[in-house]
Amino acid sequence: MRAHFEEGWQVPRHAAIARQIMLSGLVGPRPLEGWRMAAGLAFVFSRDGQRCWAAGVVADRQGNYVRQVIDAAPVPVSYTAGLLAYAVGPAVQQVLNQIDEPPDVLLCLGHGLAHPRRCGLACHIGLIYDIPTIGCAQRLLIGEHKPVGPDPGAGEPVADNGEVIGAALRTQCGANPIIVSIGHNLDLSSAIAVVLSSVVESRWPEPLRCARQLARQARAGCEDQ
DNA sequence: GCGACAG
DNA sequence: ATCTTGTCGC
Repeated sequence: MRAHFEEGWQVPRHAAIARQIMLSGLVGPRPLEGWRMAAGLAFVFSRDGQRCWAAGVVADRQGNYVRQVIDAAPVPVSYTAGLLAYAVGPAVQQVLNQIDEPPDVLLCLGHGLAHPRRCGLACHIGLIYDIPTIGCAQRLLIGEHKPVGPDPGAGEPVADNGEVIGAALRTQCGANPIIVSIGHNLDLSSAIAVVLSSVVESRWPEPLRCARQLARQARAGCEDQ
């Protein structure tokens, strides 16, 4: 599967878009059987957007962290909506390459299938490493959904032109829903189950919240951003 | 005026 | 940390 990424992340916009369209056909939804280790992957940008800090954490089902990796890399292609993967790709890969034992499922910041070309960051990562991935985003990039009920666990499908591409999921009382979509190698109901079982007291699944915090700390430790 | 299109 | 309002840009 890595064959499709040999050109790396620094490719022209049209090439990245073409690659996303091709990759979207490779995304495999399927039930996730039992899982033990869940990981979170998050990142932050420098103020000028030219550098990216990424962090990955692996946790067992009880929430004990067994691995933490933080790294930084230049941004090869400045972020634009729809091409997040190409901005964070190098930093993210540096992090994931240091995690020897792949987790059973990876929660990624950003979208998976809920993407204009059905190929968000979580899909890229799932395909590269051939692991189940879930996209968790703060807000919609494409599609729409009905209002979500107030209780934690309530959700509504996110649809684009009648196609269900994800779910808006209430994870906490009083917090806006997060947008969950599959990345690769699992189905939407499995993804929702993993997210809900990983939420403790934040709007975000715990590994994701932890990873984002680490990435922000790493950025804060650098004098010039 | 109207929308802000993932981070 | 999140939400909401305001502001900026198109």
